[in-house]
Amino acid sequence: MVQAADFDPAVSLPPGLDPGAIRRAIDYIGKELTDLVELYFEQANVFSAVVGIFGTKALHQYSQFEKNKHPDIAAQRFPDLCRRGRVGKLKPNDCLESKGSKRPFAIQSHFDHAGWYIVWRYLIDRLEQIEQGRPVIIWRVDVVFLTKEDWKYEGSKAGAAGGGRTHTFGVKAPAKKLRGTAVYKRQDIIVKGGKPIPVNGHS
DNA sequence: TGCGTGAGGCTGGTCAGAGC
DNA sequence: GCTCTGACCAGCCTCACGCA
Repeated sequence: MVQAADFDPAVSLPPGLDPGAIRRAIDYIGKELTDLVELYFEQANVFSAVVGIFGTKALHQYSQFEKNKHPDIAAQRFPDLCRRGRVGKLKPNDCLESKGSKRPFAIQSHFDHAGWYIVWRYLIDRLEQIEQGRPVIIWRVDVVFLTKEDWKYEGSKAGAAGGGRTHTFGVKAPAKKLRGTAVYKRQDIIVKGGKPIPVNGHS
């Protein structure tokens, strides 16, 4: 259940996005992902992308932001959403990127574009101990405006000889940067051991 | 203990060039 | 012209280690 007391009215939001829209979006994401939670256990790494996608859908529905009109850009590049009615070249202030993450602080991306970012921090409560009928809990929502300078490049050593992931960008000192940006934070969830857990429970 | 950083892992989509 | 293939782009994750 999304509680009004869990919202922080002091957090700056982009014009066209209000706490009411975020509240409805959290509810929408929680409901829609209930049927998809099995996906998390099949392939956890794609589930965060799904959370971000449903965040985009919800904000398209409930806020003054709309999905990017270019399907390929909306699906893969920046931004997911732009302010309704904007045409031509988008300014950073008109861009909103929706991201889902299990991690309490980090934001990772493959680009370093300036704009608004909304991060849906979620946890999986398979036994539904936190909330009956809700295996996916959005426990915090960060809304932050990031500039190019906020990102740092994290290179890749992937190559013919083997190796890992493609290069990424990460937000510098994310915990510091995200201080005061949590427009929604459940009081019954705390971060312990680098993971979100119920106040009176254990993960 | 909390947090930052880096490395290695997964997935799917688009696009351009090569070959038929 | 069509199909196949590889490079590249884009979305994340976990884990280990170091530092405060």
